[in-house]
Amino acid sequence: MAPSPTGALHIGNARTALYNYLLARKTGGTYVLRIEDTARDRSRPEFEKTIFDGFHWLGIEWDEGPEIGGDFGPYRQSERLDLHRQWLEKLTDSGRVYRCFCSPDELADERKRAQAEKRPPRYSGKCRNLSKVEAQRRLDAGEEAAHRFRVEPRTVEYRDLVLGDVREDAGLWGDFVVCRSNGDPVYNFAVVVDDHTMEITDVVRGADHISNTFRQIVMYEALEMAPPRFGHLPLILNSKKQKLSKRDGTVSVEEFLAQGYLPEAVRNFIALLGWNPGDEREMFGLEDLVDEYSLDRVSSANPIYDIDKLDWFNGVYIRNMPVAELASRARPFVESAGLVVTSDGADYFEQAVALEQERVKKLSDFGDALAFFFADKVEPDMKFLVKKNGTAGETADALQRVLEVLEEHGVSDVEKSEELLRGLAEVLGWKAGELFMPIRVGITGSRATPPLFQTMRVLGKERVTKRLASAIYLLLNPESQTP
RNA sequence: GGCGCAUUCGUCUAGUGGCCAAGGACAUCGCCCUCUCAAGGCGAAGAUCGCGGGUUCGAAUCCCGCAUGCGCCGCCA
Repeated sequence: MAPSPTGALHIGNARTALYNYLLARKTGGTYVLRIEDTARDRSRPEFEKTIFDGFHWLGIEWDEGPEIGGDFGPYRQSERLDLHRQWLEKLTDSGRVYRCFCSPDELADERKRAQAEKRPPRYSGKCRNLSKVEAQRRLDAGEEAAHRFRVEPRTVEYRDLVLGDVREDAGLWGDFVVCRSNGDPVYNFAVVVDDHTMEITDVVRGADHISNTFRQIVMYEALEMAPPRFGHLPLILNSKKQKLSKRDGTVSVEEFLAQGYLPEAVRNFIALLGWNPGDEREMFGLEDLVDEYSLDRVSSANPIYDIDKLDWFNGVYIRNMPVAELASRARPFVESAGLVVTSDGADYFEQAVALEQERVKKLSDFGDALAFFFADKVEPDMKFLVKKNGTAGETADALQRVLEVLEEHGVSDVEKSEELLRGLAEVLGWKAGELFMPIRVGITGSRATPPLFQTMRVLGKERVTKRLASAIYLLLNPESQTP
């Protein structure tokens, strides 16, 4: 895997990394991470960290690479320049590479003109036939020159691990730059040298690299190297069928983490984006994926990224998680929502989490879901506090009787509470729900909550009775709420 | 403009010539359960398999053309 540290780790890179990882584990191979940082102007060390963190979060670990080393280092492309130059020399000696004195401006103009005239924008070959003597003379005169690879017309073909047999006509390319005039190798050339010298056997990357691959194959041959196997994964698209970008909502691993997605859910989701096991199973842990994964079951069409399915996966993983673990994972989200969880309130917190567990899709949902458990007081909406088709006065009377019952019997026995209050509803001649809703709204401020009596038990007698009392007061003095 | 790759329900997909008048999952809708919300159960709707030609007794599956989408065509990666 060879990411560029030029931005956040987005879902496409993550998927590529995961597929690489799975392939390596499945085949008993070595998973190598190399940082592709030859774009000096865009590469930033801080992005490296973001990317590493993202991989670690997803459980994607590498056998060789930055942070851990290995026998084929260094693992940053920018630290391998000597090697690149060494192999460049070989190309120069064999005449496959020549110096090109065309300035970037000149080339840009040429390209623009070609585009305008609807011609393929390719290098004219202006410097192609400059003699070595002439080239040296200009170099000595202080002119800058890039190295260009001399392309001979032919058909290049290879068997792609995902796409099958593919081919391209090299006669259409034009000579391409392998080394900038400042001496830095260009990515496409550096990759060839690095993959070879690092003994890479399998390269799996995004489909946007397909045309690079053809050029790389030609370079491998010119350098008398055996190319690795290549596989290209179709690009993930947004709902408008365009290449996914930052503006398409939650697309980076950082954001997934921040929004309360679980790494196991994200992993499961992206694993199934373009791959399937051949049967109808959908839930896959990392180990299962390693067992089942194969590149030839990767689809060759572009998948569209749809977050609904990820939400569903996330909910499933949340529901299946032991409460204690869920509570500790949810905690940072609850705290950042401004709720204070004291250490002696850990048990209370866990019980509250347990009640919301099957109602929550993301860890960040706990902020809202748990708010009423931690609020000093709740602010019921009069509209829902009053009994349906009833009056504030009669609701207040009813809640007063509820309060008396609970004062006497407490709230710790869920079944007992239910039995008593159902009895009360009957005495009042109300349907159970007609009584329960005002209670619910009164003690939680919400119409959607976990089952009422379990909620009361967790809240405890003190909170419940206090909130009921204020609800009654509110019913009798509706003007008191008007802010 | 050239070249490459792709095209099955809204989305992810199963499907490799007869088992497909196309199966599963998410989303949607309905019913059940039920003190609300979820979860769960059951069910519905949803794809003339991009279009047009061929090959074949038979095609979503093979071939050709077209259309559309995506990618690449940088001294970016």
